[in-house]
Amino acid sequence: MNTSRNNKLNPNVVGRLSLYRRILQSLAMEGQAKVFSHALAKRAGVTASQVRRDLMTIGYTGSPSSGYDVVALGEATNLELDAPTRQPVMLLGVGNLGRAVLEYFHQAHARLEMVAAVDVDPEKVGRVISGVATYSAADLPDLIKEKGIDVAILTLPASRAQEATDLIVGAGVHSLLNFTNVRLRVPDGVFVENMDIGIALAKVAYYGRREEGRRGE
Amino acid sequence: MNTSRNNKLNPNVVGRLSLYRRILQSLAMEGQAKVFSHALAKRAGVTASQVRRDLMTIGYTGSPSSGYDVVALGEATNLELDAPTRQPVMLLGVGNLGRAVLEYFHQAHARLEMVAAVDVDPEKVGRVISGVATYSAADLPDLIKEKGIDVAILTLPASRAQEATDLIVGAGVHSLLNFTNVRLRVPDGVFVENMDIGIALAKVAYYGRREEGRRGE
DNA sequence: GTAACGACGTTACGTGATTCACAACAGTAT
DNA sequence: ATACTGTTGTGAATCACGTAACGTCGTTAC
Ligand SMILES: NC(=O)c1ccc[n+]([C@@H]2O[C@H](COP(=O)([O-])OP(=O)(O)OC[C@H]3O[C@@H](n4cnc5c(N)ncnc54)[C@H](O)[C@@H]3O)[C@@H](O)[C@H]2O)c1
Ligand SMILES: NC(=O)c1ccc[n+]([C@@H]2O[C@H](COP(=O)([O-])OP(=O)(O)OC[C@H]3O[C@@H](n4cnc5c(N)ncnc54)[C@H](O)[C@@H]3O)[C@@H](O)[C@H]2O)c1
Repeated sequence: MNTSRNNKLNPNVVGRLSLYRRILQSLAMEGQAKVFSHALAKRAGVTASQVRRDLMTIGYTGSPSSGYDVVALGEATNLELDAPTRQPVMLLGVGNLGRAVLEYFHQAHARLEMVAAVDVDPEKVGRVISGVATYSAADLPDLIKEKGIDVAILTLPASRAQEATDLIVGAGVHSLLNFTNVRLRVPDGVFVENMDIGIALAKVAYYGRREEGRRGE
Repeated sequence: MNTSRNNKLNPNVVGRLSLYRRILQSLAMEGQAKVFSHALAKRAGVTASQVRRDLMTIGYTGSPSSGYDVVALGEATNLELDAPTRQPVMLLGVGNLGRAVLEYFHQAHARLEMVAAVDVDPEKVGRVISGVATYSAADLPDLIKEKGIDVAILTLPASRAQEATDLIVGAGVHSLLNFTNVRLRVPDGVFVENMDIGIALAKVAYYGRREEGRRGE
């Protein structure tokens, strides 16, 4: 709900930088060596001003004649966004969504490393799912301390989300990606990013409505 | 990228109203008849002012003594958010994520009805997955017109997202929930909600970093 | 050689969203 | 009855964020 203790960038900027980085990787693949703020902006769906301003906040500087160096800027964003070391992550709730996310982690771009999945279902505990070992929820605090986990992904039933959060935050986790539809109560200094699919659906439903007095097209 | 033609509420407000509605449903389950803005705000993770302001925009009014009527306010938000009729939705790309979303639609809260899934994989086409018939991508324009689909969910590979978008937008879809990591180019009047899991991961990774000079706790 | 151009970095500005603050008011207690 | 409490509805103030604008400077054209 509130941004964390000592990171200077705000979440919107972090999000856009991550987006720029992804685009820069594509450009590098395409063999582009340089890029102008306008081109980057177009691909990212923002204004050129926004791009320049964001790059200013990380102190990267380009050239008025040739723009930004694709590789160098990519590395600059990596430096800003990525931890100097691997970051262990855990996932709670190996259901439909949890499995999809685990699968997605195979092509992990960031420096995040999925080190543990947790479930209460005895069918799942002990098995290796999508390359990740699954543990019992009872082992949570030990697991977190042992592996030094700071980040967790919540894909468990909404009814269990708050208690699980209390448990893992107590054990040291302080950054959460929350896929459940509850708003978690967390102490100051703990970062929560909500991916609320229900709300996203409400929005597309709302704007998908075709009113009777439809003008245009 | 831009809000649609004739809906008066803006996306943030729609999102919060949807959140309030969900909370009101919980409260109703718990047998609460009335609720104050503070209580609603606490559960939603916003300020009480924000709640009152949002309710003002939909014209619902409570009582200074007893607050808001849980049921009546719930119905007021339904009236504002829901289409008067069922809204047919389609999903493109029945992969890991697509299946999870289809499964999720079984407990569909909103007035959205999943009427078709689309894939290019011949293994999937023609089968019924999570209660939804799967069609070939070749049938897309017919499908959209025939079923009157205005809303689509994109869970197909990023490399195919733009072309698929062009196709379905051309056929009349004008509200998209985009799970891929590309920023779609769409004409004015088409609403796109991005659920970018990669960016969400970048954020939790960033704020999960524990800096060397860690103060507090 | 010099003028014109175009993109960058940065500051200033505008806009929209959120929060503040308070008058009005229903209920309650005395 | 009257004073008090606590909450609503809402105009005003604030805040955050994105956008525009502009000075600077390398490059290019002539
Ligand atoms: N599937 C989707 O597309 C989707 C969409 C929107 C929201 N969500 C939300 O994501 C969450 C998970 O959805 P799902 O479809 O994967 O549900 P699911 O029921 O398939 O999976 C939930 C998993 O969590 C496990 N679990 C239960 N209690 C647990 C605990 N205390 N600790 C650890 N694991 C526990 C269960 O055993 C199960 O494996 C839900 O909150 C749901 O509302 C899912
Ligand atoms: N799985 C996740 O947790 C996750 C996380 C972040 C982003 N994503 C994104 O979501 C998208 C889907 O992810 P996934 O893991 O489900 O991938 P997936 O490969 O499991 O599924 C993709 C599906 O789309 C189908 N498809 C391919 N081309 C198509 C077309 N033109 N029209 C219709 N369907 C087509 C494929 O046959 C396949 O079934 C990807 O863009 C991915 O980057 C997924």
